[in-house]
Amino acid sequence: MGKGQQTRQAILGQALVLSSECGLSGLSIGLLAEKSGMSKSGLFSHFGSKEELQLAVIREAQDRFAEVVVRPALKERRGLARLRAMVRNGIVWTQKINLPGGCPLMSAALEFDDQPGAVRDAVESSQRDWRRTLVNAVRIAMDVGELAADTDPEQVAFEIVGISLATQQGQRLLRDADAEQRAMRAFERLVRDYLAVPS
Amino acid sequence: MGKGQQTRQAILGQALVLSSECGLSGLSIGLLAEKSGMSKSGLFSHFGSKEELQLAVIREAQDRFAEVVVRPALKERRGLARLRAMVRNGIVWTQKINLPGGCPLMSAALEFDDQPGAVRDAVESSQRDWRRTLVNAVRIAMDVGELAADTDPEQVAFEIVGISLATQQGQRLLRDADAEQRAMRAFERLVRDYLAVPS
DNA sequence: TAAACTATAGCACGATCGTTCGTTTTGTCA
DNA sequence: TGACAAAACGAACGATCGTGCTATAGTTTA
Repeated sequence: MGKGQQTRQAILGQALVLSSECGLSGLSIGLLAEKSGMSKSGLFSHFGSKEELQLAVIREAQDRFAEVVVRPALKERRGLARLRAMVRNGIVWTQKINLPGGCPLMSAALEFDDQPGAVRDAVESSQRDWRRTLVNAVRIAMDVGELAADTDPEQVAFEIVGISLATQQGQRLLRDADAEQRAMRAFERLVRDYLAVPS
Repeated sequence: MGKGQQTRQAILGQALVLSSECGLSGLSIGLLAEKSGMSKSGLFSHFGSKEELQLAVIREAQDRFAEVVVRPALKERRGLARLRAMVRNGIVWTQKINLPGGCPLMSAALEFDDQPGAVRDAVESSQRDWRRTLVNAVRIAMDVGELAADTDPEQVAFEIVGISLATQQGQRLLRDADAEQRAMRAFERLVRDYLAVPS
């Protein structure tokens, strides 16, 4: 990795931290340059525009999400165990990689849903990816006979996303120490409803 | 209502629209003045600071929420019917009062969870109010014997908040026409789990 | 080591931000 | 109608925003 790529990665690390606290639109180039210990223009030349920077931040967040949430879960047994690992990883992943302000993609989803453009498109597709991943995991759990055959995978994914959002709000806004526990309880109740009846 | 209060209300109406689209921190005084058809300084003198404006917007949103979501639900029969009305009203209320960008309090909850200050405090307390209202409604449903006696009201409120958040994301970011339907299905599944067993 | 290239810094730009101040218009009431 | 208060305006402030341009320092390659 050349010098350019190296500092670019360092910048993106800082950018993730900052955007987790201030949001993707609150992320300013001046402040990011200061935190990164370089000049505004020096930093700017790595991206060419603020929009390009935001897109890079989204890609970086997606990459780390895949690395920290999805990949470890794939090591779990196919079925409910894997789905459960995804949910749990999805709830704690920002703590694990030290993002002090929670998941930037979650905030961005609310920030940009009314701002047409490339950033919105990227945020949308990242959310679709995540829901699709969840749907696949649910389908596998159906295939292995752990979830009922008439389970609606999209519905399950929808509710899991809801649990994650409520958890983030509980943890960060309400400082509720029980939020994570509530989340897992909600998840267990959810899958219990769709458990396959043993024949 | 004097002239001052009158224009102040008009400004707050516009501010609600704008902040539903751009967020509470993206709400700028210059743009708001333009949309309201008055000068920046004229508008500014109604509030004295941007923070004061943001607080006023939050109060206004809370008032309308109570008026459009909570109050109509109180006309429903005590119990599940009332709780269901709250959930449904909470999902459609921004359409009903023509907020094109969804619920400003929901976005603000994600925006300000890491920004200490009066605004954060107000957002937090508005969320606590809403959860408390839900908890009360659940307790009533327990009292009238429609929900089981060992129901955890806070858990139910937590999950309802999750459903609402997932619905907003589905509707606005993913443009999913089925989001509202999914929400009600999730809610019905939720209460079915806690149904009191008829003795 | 010299040349070629890349990365960073410095400076300035126009725009917009929140905010202040003094003035002018508007509304209210004796 | 005239006096007084309330409301709105216009201009300007310093700060910061994103974005260019040009020069210099640093790194890589011949």
